[in-house]
Parts: sequence; structure tokens; C-alpha cells
Amino acid sequence: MAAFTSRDVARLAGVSQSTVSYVMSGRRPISADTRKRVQAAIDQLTYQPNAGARALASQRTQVVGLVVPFGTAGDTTALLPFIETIAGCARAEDHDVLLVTDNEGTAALTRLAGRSLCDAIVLMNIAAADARLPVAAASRVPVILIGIPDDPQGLPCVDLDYPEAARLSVAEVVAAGHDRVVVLGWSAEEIARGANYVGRFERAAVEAAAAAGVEHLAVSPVEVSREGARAAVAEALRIGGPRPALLVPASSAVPWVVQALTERGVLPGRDVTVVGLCTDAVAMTTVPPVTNVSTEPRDVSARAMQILFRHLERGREGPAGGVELVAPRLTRRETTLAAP
Amino acid sequence: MAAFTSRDVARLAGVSQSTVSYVMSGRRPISADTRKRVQAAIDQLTYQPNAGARALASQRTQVVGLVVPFGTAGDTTALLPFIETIAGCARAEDHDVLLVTDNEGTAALTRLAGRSLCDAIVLMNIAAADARLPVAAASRVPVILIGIPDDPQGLPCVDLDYPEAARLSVAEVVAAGHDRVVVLGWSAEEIARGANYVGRFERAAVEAAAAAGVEHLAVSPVEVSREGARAAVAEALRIGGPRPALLVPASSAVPWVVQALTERGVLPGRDVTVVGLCTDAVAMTTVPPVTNVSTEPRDVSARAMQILFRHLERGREGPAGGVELVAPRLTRRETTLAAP
DNA sequence: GTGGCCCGTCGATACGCTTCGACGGCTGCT
DNA sequence: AGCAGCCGTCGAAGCGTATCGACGGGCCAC
Repeated sequence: MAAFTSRDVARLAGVSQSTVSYVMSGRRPISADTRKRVQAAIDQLTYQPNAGARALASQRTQVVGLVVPFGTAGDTTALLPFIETIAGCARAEDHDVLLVTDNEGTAALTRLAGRSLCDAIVLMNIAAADARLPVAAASRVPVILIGIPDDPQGLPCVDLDYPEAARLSVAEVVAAGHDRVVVLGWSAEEIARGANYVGRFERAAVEAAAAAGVEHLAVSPVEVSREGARAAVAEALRIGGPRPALLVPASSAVPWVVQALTERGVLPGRDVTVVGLCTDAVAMTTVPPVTNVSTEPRDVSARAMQILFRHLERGREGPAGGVELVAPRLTRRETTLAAP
Repeated sequence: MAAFTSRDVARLAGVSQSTVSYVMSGRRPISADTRKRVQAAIDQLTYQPNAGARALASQRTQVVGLVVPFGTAGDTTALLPFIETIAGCARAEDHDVLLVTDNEGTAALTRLAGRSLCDAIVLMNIAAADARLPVAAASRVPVILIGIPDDPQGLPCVDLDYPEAARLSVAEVVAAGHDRVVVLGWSAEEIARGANYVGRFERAAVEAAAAAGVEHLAVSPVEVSREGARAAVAEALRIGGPRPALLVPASSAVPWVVQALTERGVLPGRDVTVVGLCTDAVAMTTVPPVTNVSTEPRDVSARAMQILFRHLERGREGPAGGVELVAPRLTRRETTLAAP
């Protein structure tokens, strides 16, 4: 119970303490016989190395810092799959996850790096001009961004390919035979926070619509609430023409919009096409299930962790930066009108 | 950049390294003059103590391990407020949170404790007969449970007062003039997992109904899905009599039940009373907003952390165990029928 | 004037591990 | 037979902090 040390293991196995270390790390050849004896001693004592001592000696903590946006609005329900996936990937590489809320802003970063609490940092919820970026770029530990700022400052980024998501959405609308599309925007708060994907999506939507020869209209901002959705839907139907098509890129607004339409007796899939940008899980819970472009939080996080560990293994070398886009996927469900 | 040590600070301030340590910890009196010089040096170098070294020397990590249920079903949307609150409370006491998924089961516990990764552990999603409990009880670090097992084995527990929640719900139904109440149960999966609150709620509901002289009926299990809710609602309306009252203790089923009722043209608040056991946030998103007994995840977590830190401060002494119940609160919204 | 005491500081040590250099013995080559 | 070289192991030196005992210098009390 009193926590055995590698010295105890060494004594029991009749070897030196350094040999125990080499058995565990495999960094030097050890004879089969010795290895067996040491392993037996380890098992017998249920020895586990002390993380602090190991970190001190090796300069590696086997911990990944994860800075998550709690206070802010940005679709907090979509957060769990990110966290879960990141934790899973970390464990797969024998790392743990230190969870930090970003209420502290920049201080969290300096603390994580300054105290050597972790070997790497995952930063979520990146704003276009994120105040944490300069700090992150100057950080002693590698940082990876989930989300894309205006200037990544050499930091690696991973995010959904929002332009592609816009293109897929528009293509779906076009395939359904619409000649105009109404994009319901994000909430004022999310726009104010300056997430980059807002602009990335919108520009691509405009371009895709122009390329396909369909008219592009916008309703923005759209507050994420019943009332916000009602207002946005009213406006969208007003300008949407006789056979409206609605694009809802704000994940958390999707259920509200579907509900607001239904309330009005305008049934998605019968009277109006709705394409949402949200997880498949969310898409399947609306009534009726909404045609969606998936935001793939699991893919995005897994990709980020993969890049992170590749970077950790390679050490300081190798090209750090780079923007990695994860391809979205459109699933037609019950809210796409049949082409006329 | 190269990470300063307390020795660097000492040199710059013209004192010994131990003095720097005492300035930071305040464990010995330091003259105002010295303190000022040391503090200036700390600021100038932006010195931060190395977490590993500190942990090694002091036997304290300033980290709280949090074992969260990811794989399991148990209402994963309700998870975030827990995590967020726990992280916030930890930071308030200058601790960080190490997030561990409980896929690893018992191994996660032994790792956290065995490697001295944290000073204390928060265990969520406790089953009635939880396999992790013996390990937790024998653990070198204090453990607190969120949820109540059949036998806490001396471990402190915090949870919502489910019996009280049942009483509040029944009282609401009684106040609305119903003479029978239908309890829609949990999902088969949740029951199988053996969460204790299922039984605690149900027993109290039966007792409260008996005490109030209203008839108690049950529909169980209720799968958390559109179809599950439809089936449960059909059954509930069949047995519920002319003026039905529905209790929905499974948080995540509440929106589905409300929706299933609405689909059938049985409007909550007009044709039927619905009382849900869920967070206020969820209650406010249904249409119409559902009368609810709040599950108060923030209160529960905050209480747990408070107990944890009190325990940490007191050291090994003090009565460890004890079951702490957090009082739920009923909020009447729009799904309570007016008394006849 | 002197003894005792407390305040403030220092030096040394321990925490448990990783890692480097060293070294003995054995193999294989000449 | 002798030597080079490699394999497997050991000892020791840190890693950066907390903490304990020691100690010098004031201060107060007698």
C-alpha cells in the first residue's frame, strides 16, 4: 500500500535499480532471464512508477493539456464527443488528459507550459484573432488548434472543411430542384466571438450558389432559442419564395429551426427543404430527421491527436504547422424535398 | 523560454533557494524586504515551479482525478455541467483536473493512485454494486463518489436526493388534482447498469403515492428514443385514466415523451400533466416547457468538491464517509394541469 | 550587562526516476 | 592464443522542489 519504488523492485529481483528502469522502458537490451525476474517482482509488488519522479527525470509528463471552451456559448453539447475522443486517443498513446477550462484565457496556457504540466496542448474553440495564439506560438510545448484562426502563426490546425460543407449543402439544395437558398446564420454571440468558420462557410455558400446559378439569401444573426428560430424562420419563409430551401449551419440551431417550421405548419420535407450542419446524432433526433452535413467532431479530434503525437514522436524537428481539413459528409434524410 | 528554476530566482534575488520556496509557500516567516526582492525576481523571470519536481518533493500533485462515464449511456448530455463545475471548483483551490474515461474500469483507478497522478479522485456514475468500489476504498488517495452505491464502504458519496425528488413530483401531481400517477421508468440499459437511484426514486414514488392516496402505475422500461417514448406514452395513456399524470424520471427521455405526447395530439398542460426529472436547461427547451424537478448537477458536483477539499485539508483524520444528499427543486412550468 | 528566545535565512538532504558512462565477460575473428 | 567488440548490467549523477535542522543576530527581561 505504501507505494513501492523501483528500488524495491530492484532489491526483490536482485538487480540494480537502473536495470529495472531499462526493463520498463526497453531502452537497453536486457537478457530474457533478468527481464523475467524483474517483471515478476513488478507484478508481485504491483509496482507503478511515480509520475512526478518520472516527469522530473525524463522531462516528459505523458500528459496532454486540453483547453476547452466552457463559459462561451459555442455549442457546448457538441463538446463531449471532442473530449471523449481526445481522451481516448491520448490513452491509446499512454497519455492522460489534463482538462482546463479557458476561463483563465492566456493564463491557462502559460501555466500548463510553465509548470511542465503537460507535453502538448490541444486548444479548442479558436477565434479568428485569438488572443491565445501568440502565447501558444511562443510556448515551450507543442500546441495544436482545433479550429482555424486567421493567422495560425505556424501552429498546426485541424478543422472541418466548412467551405466543402457549404458546397455539399448547396449541391443538395440544387439537386432538390430549388432555385434559391436561404442561409440562416449563426448567433450574434458566435459571430462576435469571431469564429472563423462563419465566414468560411458563408463565402463558400455564396460562391457555390453563384456557380450553380441559384439565388443566395441570408438571415443573420439567428439566436439559438425557440424565439430566435421562430423569428429567423419567419424571415426565411418571407424571402424564401414559393418553394423554400433552408441551410442551417449553426449546429445547435438546427433542432429549433425544424421545430419552428413544424409549429407553423410548414413541414420540412413536405413544404420546405432543410439542410443542417450538425452531428448525425443531432440530425437523427429532430422530427423529421434532418438532412445534414456532419460536423464529424470525432474525426476532427482524432486527426488532431494523430498529428499531435506524430509531432511529439518526431521531436522538435519536422514541419510543425499546416492546416488540415476534415471532409464533411452529407446524409440525406427526410427533410429534402423531392425534385419537381 | 528555457524554463527557469527556483535556483535562478534565488540567484537573481540574492537569497538561497530554500528562501524562494518559503516565499512561495509562506510556510516560514520572511521579512518584507526579502519577500519583495524574491517576488521581483519571480516576476522578472516569470518563474513557475516545475510540477513534477514539486509533486516529487511534496507528495502532493495539486491534481484531482475525474473518472467520467463515456462509453455508458447514462445521459451523456448531463455530463458537461458536472465536468465544468468540477473543473471550476478544482481551479478555485489551485488544483487541476485529470480526465479519465472509465472504459478502463478498475485499471484507471489503480493507475491514478499507483503512479501518484493525483491527490484525490472523483468517481461518477456509480452503480449499485460497483466493481470499482473495493479498489477505491483500498486506494491510497481519497475518493469521493457522485452517486450512491448499495454499500459505500466508508467512501463519501454525494447525490441528488432522489426520494425527495419523487416526493416533490408526486406532490405536484397531487396538487394538480390527479388521483393516479404513471411513472415512466428508465431504459433497460440504465436499469441493467444498476444505478441505485432507479430504485431509490421508484420506492419513494410508490410510498409518496400511497401516502397521498393516489394510485401508482408504472411503465418500464422506457427506451430513450422516439420510438421508445411513443410506445411508453401509448401504454401510459392506456392505463393512465381520463386525466393522466406522467412522471418522467429519466432525464434524457423527457423531451421524447413530451414530443410523443404532442404528436398524438395529447397536449402536455392541456390534456395531461407531465413532470420531468431533468435539468432546468432541458426543461426549458421542450415545447411546452415542462414542469421539472431539477437534477442540479452543478450543486451536486460543487458539494462533492467541497467535501473533497475539506477532506484533503484535514489530512488523514476526520470522518471520511457519509452520504450527502442535495435537495432537488421543483419548478412549475407549462405542463401542470390546473386543478379541477 | 548578560542570558534566553524568537525571527529570518541558509545549507543539506530526500523525493523516485532516467540516463550516461563504465565495465566485466563472452563471442568471434585473425 | 590474443584481441576487438558487443551484450548485459551496474553505479552515479542529476532532474527541481520542499523541508528540516542549524545558526546568527536582534530584542527583551532580569
